[in-house]
Amino acid sequence: MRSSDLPQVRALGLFNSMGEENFEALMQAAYLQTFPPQLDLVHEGDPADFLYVVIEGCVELYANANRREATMAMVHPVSAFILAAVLKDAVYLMSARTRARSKILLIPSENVRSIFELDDAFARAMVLEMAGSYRYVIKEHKGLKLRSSVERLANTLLRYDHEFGTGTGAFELPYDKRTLASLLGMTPENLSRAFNTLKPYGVKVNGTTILLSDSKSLETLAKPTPLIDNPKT
Amino acid sequence: MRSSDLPQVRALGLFNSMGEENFEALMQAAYLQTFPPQLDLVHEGDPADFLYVVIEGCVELYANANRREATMAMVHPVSAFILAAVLKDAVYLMSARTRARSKILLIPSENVRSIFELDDAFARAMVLEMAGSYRYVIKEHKGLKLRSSVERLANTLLRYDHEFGTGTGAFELPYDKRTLASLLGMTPENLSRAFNTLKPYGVKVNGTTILLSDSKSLETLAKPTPLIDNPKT
DNA sequence: CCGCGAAGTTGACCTAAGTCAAGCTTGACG
DNA sequence: CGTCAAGCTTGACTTAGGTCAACTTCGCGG
Repeated sequence: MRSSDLPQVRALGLFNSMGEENFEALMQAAYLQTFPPQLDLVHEGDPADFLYVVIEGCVELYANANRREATMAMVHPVSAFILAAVLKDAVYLMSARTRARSKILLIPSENVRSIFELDDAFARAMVLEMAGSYRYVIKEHKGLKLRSSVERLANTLLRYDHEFGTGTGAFELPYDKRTLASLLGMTPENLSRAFNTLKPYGVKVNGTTILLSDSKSLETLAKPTPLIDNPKT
Repeated sequence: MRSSDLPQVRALGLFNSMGEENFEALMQAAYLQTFPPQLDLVHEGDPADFLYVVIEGCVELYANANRREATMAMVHPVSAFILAAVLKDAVYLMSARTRARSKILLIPSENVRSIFELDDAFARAMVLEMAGSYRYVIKEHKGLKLRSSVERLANTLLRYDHEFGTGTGAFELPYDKRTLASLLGMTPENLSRAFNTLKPYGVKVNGTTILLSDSKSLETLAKPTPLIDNPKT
């Protein structure tokens, strides 16, 4: 792999505490590849052959059943995905596809597992990474069970304003609306209507540009709580 | 704690590989208590002071928001819960209450974290435990996003037949119906109706006793998949 | 500058599931 | 034994959200 990408990977929580020689061994075994958009990387049910790290671009995790499809999460640089399947030497529970031209690091599962056995710091970093992922899904699950689709949208907009914008109320949606709809567990049509219901709360939509002109009132509707909406805790 | 309970705890995946002296240190710091049913053990938002291990009885994990409540999971002996919060030294994302008279082991978070730093085998066991919990929630989330309530019930019945029964089609529901309803993400009324829609598929309900007289036809409706329904993988 | 196709929107309609209220069943207790 | 309360079921109704089809918008290639 290109040496200019190494520091970014090394800086990841997962890799920044492990021994230098083990890190190098992992990287030796790894492949760095650039993929076009909309390319399927893994399919749910397949054995977990690689651990993936998104270096550039964007990856969608999704799942199918009953001829339906649901977006489960979007993965942004720089972070790893499907760690659990690799560790348990199990099949992937989710499929993954690129959503933009993406530079991706593939580390063979066997190497990940053998370094995991070898390097104690790496093993501990894994625990914290897994704990973070676990809490992320718990929060998603709570949102889906406890909130209406309008509430989910309202809270997501408030969060995106800080995550992808400047916190001032003006930002760009990071995904197209059908993806956002699936991520929020609703149809594109219903997302459209949900945006309309939020108009009286100061939500202005122009294509992919969002303007929250009255965050206060949007918050009274959304009732955000760190126990669902705070991505850090 | 009583020495007769020690072997069960030691036998847990989380604890069976760690060093003897570290295990003893953990147990020294721990409290073993018996709680009556319906007692709140932890409340979401509280700092994670203890790691809990259910030795006997049953514990419900649940969450509140918007004046709604949702059952997130049921914890049976012998297993630990809310590991992630303890490791990250964060607040609990879920509340927990006993659902039966329960014997529970409480290990102070600080002790868990210090032994985690000290004992490499314990750290590795944590990773696998976290990976298992992560995959459990992912499966729950997929079920909720991709299936109707009748399908969720049908698949749950098929699973319970193996998990709590003998796989022959006759078994007892492990929880009362309102709890089951909340776990499945529906109202008690709707659960009642869902049982009725399953009648033509050979599902007989008598109080808490279930009889699946035509598993084949129930399966054609449920369309179970290991990627959602297999608790092991 | 035109035309095409994909994404998004809107409206009409339908269906799954929630709500509310009334009954039923069961089991604990006097 | 009777009765009281909790859990469950049923029915009537409402509502959130899905579905289907038509229409609009917008970006892009010819």
